[in-house]
Amino acid sequence: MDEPVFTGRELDIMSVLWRQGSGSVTEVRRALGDTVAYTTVLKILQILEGKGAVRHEAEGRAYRYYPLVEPGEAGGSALSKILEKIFGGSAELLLTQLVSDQEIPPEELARMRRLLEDMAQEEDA
Amino acid sequence: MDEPVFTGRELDIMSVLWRQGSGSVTEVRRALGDTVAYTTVLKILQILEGKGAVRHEAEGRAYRYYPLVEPGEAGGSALSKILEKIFGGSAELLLTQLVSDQEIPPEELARMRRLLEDMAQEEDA
DNA sequence: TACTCTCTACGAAGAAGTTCGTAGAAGCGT
DNA sequence: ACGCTTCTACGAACTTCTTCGTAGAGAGTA
Repeated sequence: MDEPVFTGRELDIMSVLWRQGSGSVTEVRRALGDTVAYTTVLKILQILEGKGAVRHEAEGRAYRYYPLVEPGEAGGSALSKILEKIFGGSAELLLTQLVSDQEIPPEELARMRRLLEDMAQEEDA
Repeated sequence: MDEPVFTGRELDIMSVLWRQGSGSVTEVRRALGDTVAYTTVLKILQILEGKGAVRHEAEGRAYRYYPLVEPGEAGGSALSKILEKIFGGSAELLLTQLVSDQEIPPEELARMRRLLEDMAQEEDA
């Protein structure tokens, strides 16, 4: 899959698979709070399989679905769209929005800082 | 508008208005590369107006549209959706993806680092 | 006035995404 | 074998988004 692009529901379901590592239809459905019909979840999983975003293995009589696309791949295209369309290409503005909106724990903030430092390190290496 | 959420086309058009500050139908259409019909652009602008995302003023016989929603507002909801659904709530992972995908100029990187430093400063103030 | 141009308004067709009912296969217990 | 339950497959209704054609208002020109 070149540039994975997911619709709303597809993303809901990929999200579950990323969190849980894998899931049967019933498991995915439960993770969504049993708000959608069983067959709806199945259908979307089949669509995702058609897109090459997941695969399945038989488990007893049922199927277990596994993500084939990494969060990073999906995140990359989603982020770059937002970056372009909303923040006019400025990663700085995007980051500003991120840290001002979210309550980020100090530890994580520290790691993020280190990440950027390492980044700059490589630059002038 | 509480949580602005835009469809694909709506976002395209908001993006133009954010970049240009305002736009007539013709201007917006041109910015999109004249790929969609005039009336389509108009229609979406009317939909956006219905949502309270833009307003218009008469300019001669035509209308000039102005964004009412800030990029930050739209960016906030878009980002938090991605953050949750794709990166499992980890701003660190999101940032990792951002900086590894995009080619960020050293200067901007420096400013981003400073941003996080200031952030940490406030923490233990 | 009549013709043309440029604009908005509106409606409806078309496309894409979502939802679920129904059917049928397969296993299990009696 | 029969009925009950659990599963996938499929089709079709429904909703949402997108697209554009057509109509009509208003300004300018001859």
